[in-house]
Amino acid sequence: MTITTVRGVRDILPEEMVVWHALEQSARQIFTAYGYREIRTPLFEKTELFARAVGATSDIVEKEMYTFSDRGGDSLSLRPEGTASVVRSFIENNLHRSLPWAVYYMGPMFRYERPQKGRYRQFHQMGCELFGAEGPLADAEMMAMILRLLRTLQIDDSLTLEINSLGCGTCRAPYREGLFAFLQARQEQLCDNCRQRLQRNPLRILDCKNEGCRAIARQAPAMKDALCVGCADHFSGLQALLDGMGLPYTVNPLMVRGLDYYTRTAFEVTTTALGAQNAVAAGGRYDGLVAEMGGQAVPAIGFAMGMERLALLLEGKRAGKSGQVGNYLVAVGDAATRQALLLAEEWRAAGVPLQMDWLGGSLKAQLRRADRAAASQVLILAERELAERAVLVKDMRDGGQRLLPWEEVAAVLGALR
RNA sequence: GCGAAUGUAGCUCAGUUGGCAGAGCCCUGGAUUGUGGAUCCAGUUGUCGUGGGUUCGAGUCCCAUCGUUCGCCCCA
Repeated sequence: MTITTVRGVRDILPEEMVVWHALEQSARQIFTAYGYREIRTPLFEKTELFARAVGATSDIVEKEMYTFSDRGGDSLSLRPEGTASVVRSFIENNLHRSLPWAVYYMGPMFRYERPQKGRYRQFHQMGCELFGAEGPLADAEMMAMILRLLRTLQIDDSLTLEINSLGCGTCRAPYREGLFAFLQARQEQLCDNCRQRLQRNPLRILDCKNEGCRAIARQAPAMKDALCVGCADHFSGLQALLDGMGLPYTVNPLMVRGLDYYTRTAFEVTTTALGAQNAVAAGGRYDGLVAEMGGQAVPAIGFAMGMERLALLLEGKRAGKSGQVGNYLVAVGDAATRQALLLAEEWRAAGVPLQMDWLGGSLKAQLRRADRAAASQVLILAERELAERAVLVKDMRDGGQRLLPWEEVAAVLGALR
């Protein structure tokens, strides 16, 4: 029996990396341009970190984490998301003394979920976290940055930006109680799922997809009417800034995020092109989390994007040429092959990018491989060229060729670099 | 965790009421003994996902199991 991958994980083969590189390069460039610097945190942490940051009763922590004991007996977990680790790092390194602090990350995350298109057990996210900025300026600019990235990648059609305010510690608790009372009175009309949610997290009933629940949700008291003055100002301030920038968005009063730590602004970029896995980017403000985790009270905001989903959107757009080599060296015969290895090293040292044909064989076979590797020029070294201390340079586009003495190769082809 | 579809060559797929396992693409060689792509010719492609069962006989029918996909749930 051959060994295969674990369920829900997969290889990203070289052909697909073209898309991933485009994704990563655009993101790095744009995040950097906005003032974010990269951070890399460990792929696993103490389980308690995620339990406290993400929320012990959240689905992620309750049933989706890869948790194990190490040999010392500590309970560790593979990271299911990126924010918890960044917050831990912020506190651990006393970075409240260097505010504002803005970082981006990209890398694998792990959740034990039923795999589907655009949803894997090891998946990749990239995201940003900004610490120290309290006003709606940070929120608006972050959304603009996300939309700029999506526009740069040319996948901004079929996407919508939705925003909502979830309130803060002072106004959410009373709202939650009022909502609970309202929903409890209509328990009979809720779906099975929502009846269970009622006790654990009544807010989540607001974005249930069931028609009956949606009807009730529309009549339920709205968070926006329950916001305290500070939260209401923040939310209207954000909308004014978005309007001012001309960014298209819709307010979705029923949007609730799955993670417990969000306060005030929550936002989501969704697509209609990926079926059930419609969230492409999502984030929000988490003004209380740093203090909750034992740090100074520092406001913060962040988001994450699902890279597999972005890659799926990109694949549909691009032809996807796999990497191309510039120069391809072909040698025929033992003596020529030995000489070719020496010359190739010499020319590379002089700055000529050069791939050798690794398999050898007939000139015909090697040229065929050069063509498949998308080489633009082939350097041919066989008996005749060996005798003349030259290579035959063949242009693979127009088929033209010329003889080039060895000592001129670096000067002529190195100029490309 | 629940519901449904699906699994045949490296890839995309066909395979009739149960009767010799197929096509296209790809790959290799030749037509062209030092020249890729286009064309033509020839050739290699297989534990039919896996394990049981029914049958003279199973890719086809039945059961189980694993993977994938779609929906629910959840989320990026």
